[in-house]
Amino acid sequence: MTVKKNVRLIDIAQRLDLTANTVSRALRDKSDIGEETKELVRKTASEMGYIPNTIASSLRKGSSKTIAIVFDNLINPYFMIMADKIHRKLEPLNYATMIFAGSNGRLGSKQLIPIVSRKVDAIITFLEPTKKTLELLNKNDIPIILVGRVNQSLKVDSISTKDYEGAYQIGKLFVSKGSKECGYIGAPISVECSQRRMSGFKQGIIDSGGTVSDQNLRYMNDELIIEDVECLLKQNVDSIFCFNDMMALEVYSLLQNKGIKVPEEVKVAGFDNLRKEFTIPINLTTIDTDKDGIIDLAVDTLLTKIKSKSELSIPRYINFDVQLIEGDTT
Amino acid sequence: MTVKKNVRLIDIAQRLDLTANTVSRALRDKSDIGEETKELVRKTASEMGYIPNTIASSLRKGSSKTIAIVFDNLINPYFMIMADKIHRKLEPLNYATMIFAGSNGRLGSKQLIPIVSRKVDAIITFLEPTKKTLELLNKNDIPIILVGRVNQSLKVDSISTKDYEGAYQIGKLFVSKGSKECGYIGAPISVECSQRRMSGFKQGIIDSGGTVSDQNLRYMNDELIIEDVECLLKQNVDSIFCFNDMMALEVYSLLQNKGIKVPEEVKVAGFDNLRKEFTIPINLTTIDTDKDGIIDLAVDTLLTKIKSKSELSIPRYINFDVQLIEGDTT
DNA sequence: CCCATTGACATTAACGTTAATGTTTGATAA
DNA sequence: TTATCAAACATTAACGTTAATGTCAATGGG
Repeated sequence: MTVKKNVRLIDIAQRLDLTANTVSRALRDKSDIGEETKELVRKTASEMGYIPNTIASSLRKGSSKTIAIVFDNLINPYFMIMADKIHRKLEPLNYATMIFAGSNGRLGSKQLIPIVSRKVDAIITFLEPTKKTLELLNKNDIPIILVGRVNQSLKVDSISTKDYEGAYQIGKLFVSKGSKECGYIGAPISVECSQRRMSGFKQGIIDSGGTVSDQNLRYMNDELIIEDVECLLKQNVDSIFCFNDMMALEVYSLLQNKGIKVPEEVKVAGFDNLRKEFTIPINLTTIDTDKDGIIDLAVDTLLTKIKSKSELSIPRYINFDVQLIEGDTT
Repeated sequence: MTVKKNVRLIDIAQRLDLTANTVSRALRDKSDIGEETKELVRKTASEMGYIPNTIASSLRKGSSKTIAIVFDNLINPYFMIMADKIHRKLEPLNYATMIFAGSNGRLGSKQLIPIVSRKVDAIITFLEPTKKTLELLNKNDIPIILVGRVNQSLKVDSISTKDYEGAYQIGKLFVSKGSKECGYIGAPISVECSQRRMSGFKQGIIDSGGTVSDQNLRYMNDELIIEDVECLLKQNVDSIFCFNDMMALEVYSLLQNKGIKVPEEVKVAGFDNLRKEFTIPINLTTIDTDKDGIIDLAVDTLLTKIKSKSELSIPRYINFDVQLIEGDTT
């Protein structure tokens, strides 16, 4: 059994009667190393099974080639899809992806410590950062981008979708399909984009001549969606728009269990169009969001920021266009 | 604006007229530091906003407080659930979680490079490692554990479920519910646990007096599950057991679209009981696997291995008990 | 009263890599 | 010919932390 000792630059250097620095520069294809030397170094490194020590490199360079993703719950197809897209985009660029959890819907400064201490190059978050978090990140020169939760009061680059417009279309659709009384089940009241969807939905209904009473616009609490559904049914609601597809699926499932026919008796719609990336056994009416476009822009923005550090710019808030997808539930 | 400069141990030390080493030891509550000094250091560190540099610490200590998870596709509720459980367990222990992708169902030595070079403390993989991978990990003293894909020919600790027994129960159930001709849609032929499930399923049917012809035991290719379903239907199959719940959901969905009634005309069953952790709008008949138990054991095993490095032991292959969950699809 | 002990801190070096700077050799231009 | 320059490598130090070792004064025992 060979001795378990990692091959280092200096081991290659000694074998070739060079210095560690020369080997390092040769492997990184720097211009002041001779072509034959480079070739020889590459060959020897490969033979000796050299694997670079990213930790040492990170310490010296101050960049870890790592990106942090922060969400509140991994068990959520939306986050999963986004994480997958992020990972796929970063891997070929030799960036590793770390996952972190927020706490009660926020990225607080406390959860930030393990992230900052690991010197990640950037952060993609699906949770609103607190002010303290942003200060800390600014102090540590770590770029961040917020995806899906635009909040103009936060001084942070954000990318999301046209929540209002998408929800507006659902509202119009419900009415055009004959819905007399519409209902909405949203995310907790603190989630701004849920508010926007609610407003758009309401306006869409009104503009189409439909009705929706404010008591039928609900915020989910404690994940007890069944209570919301039953409450809406008591109000004789005949269409339910949900904050996202997963909630819509739950609602659909609950209605099925009650023997209520969808869409004949109650129409259901969601938001996100998970079906594009994910197996969903129901052809839900939903709003397609350009997830690829969002992630592409998010990652590209971060990469740009990583390169040109310290240049704090005015935060940009970008909203991607959405598209109505009519399924079998309306 | 304050100068953007991270606070280091030496900054705290200078402020208190101590050395960096003393500060380091004080913060880590070592015994050779006076109690008042410790208190003072902690207070000062907090005031100055000190955040430890894990990179530097990792380089010195040779351990990065990071675990790598490797799967082939993030967009899969099973992996997602497992990743979530792993993350939840590791976070309180100050371990970070990195995600990596394999390639065509394997963890090859090529995909290993970014993992090894980042000096992760251990690896949890859902993909079979190649021999070369195992050699490389052994050389680099990185413990690994394989979850869900036990393969006795691989010299690697593995944790999985009693595939044969679970599938056996499904076979028995199908026959007892009146199925005359059973079918199976498995994972690609290279996946050993799919083979085990097939065997158990077959035996369960036979032992119950049912029939299953070998042409109705299929391996999925290229994700074209619809072809498998249609092929089985042509053979007048009246029950379909799928490798996992997601495939079962797809099959269910396809049957629905064809107007075939489940379970009256065709019964469907899966494996994993995703419904325990994940919103699924269908109450699928499935096999519950003790995911919590599996992850608990996997992580605990790894943590033990991290502490007692270099002690290569005989690989252990553990299979957790399973439990039949009867849903509405049988 | 002297030596051994110990508590509390300091000093030094090392982890592996890389940026900044230095050195040597040979070729080129004046 | 000689100063100039560039190519190709070497030397040095630094990134921030921590293990190993060293120092020193106060304490206790005989």
